[in-house]
Amino acid sequence: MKLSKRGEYGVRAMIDLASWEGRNGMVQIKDIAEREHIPAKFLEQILLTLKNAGLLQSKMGMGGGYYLAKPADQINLGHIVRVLDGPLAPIRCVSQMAYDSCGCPDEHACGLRMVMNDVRSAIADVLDRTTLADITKRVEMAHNMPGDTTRPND
Amino acid sequence: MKLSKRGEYGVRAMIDLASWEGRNGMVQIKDIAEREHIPAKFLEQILLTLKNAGLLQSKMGMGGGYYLAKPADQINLGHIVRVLDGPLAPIRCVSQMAYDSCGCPDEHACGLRMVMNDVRSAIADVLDRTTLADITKRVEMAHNMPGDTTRPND
DNA sequence: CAAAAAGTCTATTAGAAGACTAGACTTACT
DNA sequence: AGTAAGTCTAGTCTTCTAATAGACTTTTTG
Repeated sequence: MKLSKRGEYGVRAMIDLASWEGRNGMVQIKDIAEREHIPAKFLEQILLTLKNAGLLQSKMGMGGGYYLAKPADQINLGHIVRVLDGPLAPIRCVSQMAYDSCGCPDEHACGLRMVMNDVRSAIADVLDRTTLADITKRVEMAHNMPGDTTRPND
Repeated sequence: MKLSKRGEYGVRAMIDLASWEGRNGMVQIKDIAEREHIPAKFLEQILLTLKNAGLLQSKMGMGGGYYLAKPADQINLGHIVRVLDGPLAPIRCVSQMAYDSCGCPDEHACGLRMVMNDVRSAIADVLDRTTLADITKRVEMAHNMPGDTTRPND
């Protein structure tokens, strides 16, 4: 149930990009890499993937850089994570993106599949409902008022 | 966001074991392996791990086998998955089992962490609430009444 | 037009993790 | 004793991850 470094870096970078929305919005790879502590060459690949998926746009040459392809409130985390880490489903037989039979005799009566379908829905619910705009808003709120909004659970 | 084969096989095996609760309850590795299409030697390791975690008990020698250490309604999937696949948290900085700083300057105001904490809760909610007894019940119901209770989503 | 500053693209790699496989050993029943 | 179970340790093969390297293209600007 893990997010890869690719996924982690990608989301961090997108959040970073979103925080520059409005005031110019054009940001260079190496600046993101520095701020977010991400290896620049690795980030380069990630942003390119995100661009090819239609989530980012870019401009070459001096004064160029990356920027969000759509307003931050129209980009959700589910999309980003799927592009970088593949399907959200914990098991292929409950994935639409990449369905594959798990080989059990009767999928319709497979207990594992029922639960994993619930898990998939739970994950997608959170990730597909959360936009980059939601996140920047929450981060701002956390800066203004201390008091922990998140705590480790598992 | 994927369940490993270890995790998958382990949960399948536990559901299989749970379905024999009551009527004797003692089941051999090779029988589970056959029914669930799991490589027997691999399953052997998995069941041993589950035993050492206190979820299974076993008896050696003729007529021996494995059986649930507790009633099926007192074993939840979260426990099984954590034993076999580690923490449910998508990222270590929201895990209690295996917390580790992600190195961001201010965890309290980290956007990624906020969302991943929500995801962790969502997953744990499903998995910790679902017991083996719930699953065998659902499987029985699916056998009695056709009509798909699960469908691929992602 | 040349130089510099950006992104683009392809390939390679070291190491870790995942998914088994092998085989010797222990315990318990008949 | 013999056989049918589980126990334990180690090894292997493959795939994936997380990076790194380097050549190439586009755009701006002096």
